[in-house]
Amino acid sequence: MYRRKISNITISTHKQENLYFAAGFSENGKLIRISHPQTILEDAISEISEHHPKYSMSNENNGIVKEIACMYFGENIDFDLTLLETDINSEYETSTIKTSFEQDVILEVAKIPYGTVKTYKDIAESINTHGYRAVGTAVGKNPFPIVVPCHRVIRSDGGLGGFRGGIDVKINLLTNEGIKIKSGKIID
DNA sequence: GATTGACGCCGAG
DNA sequence: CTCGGCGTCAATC
Repeated sequence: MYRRKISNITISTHKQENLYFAAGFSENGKLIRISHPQTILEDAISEISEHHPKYSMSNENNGIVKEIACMYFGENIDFDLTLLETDINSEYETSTIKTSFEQDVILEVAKIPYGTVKTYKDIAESINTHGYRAVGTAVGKNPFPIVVPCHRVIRSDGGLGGFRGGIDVKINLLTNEGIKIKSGKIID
């Protein structure tokens, strides 16, 4: 059904406070994937190269990666979302946004404001489905962690839910935004 | 088909 | 409080 498009990408990195961040950019300059913060540079790069084996390193987009790092540390940056490749019909591979359902979920999560949270159920209702679990699965495929704030999506019972980069990263992100957590639950 | 998810809800202990 | 069972739906085998 789908072919793996082998297009050249570039990877840019940034180090901040002993954490490495990496991001992949397609030939048209759009972001196609962001790594989670890693303590080892190679791990950050691998998160991108696993999905896009044909890559070369470049520093032309280091500034954008730096912005992402700042967002991780709690800065409320008005990131330019048009930089994200979210078009499922693009000639450039996005690798984990392949269906319109996944696209709907990612675009809905992208709207969650800084310092607030929504539940998987909220997201499901916004896109008119009862497939709560399917929403969770799609959120888990978010290729743009931090920028598309999947860390702001929690369970209806106040539980944190999961996070691909490790639950500790989700906790850090939320607390940096001023959200209070006590024994694994969000406090209203 | 059957299974598996970063889920949600309700009811029984 | 925890657990199990069922609802629900997209992706994957």
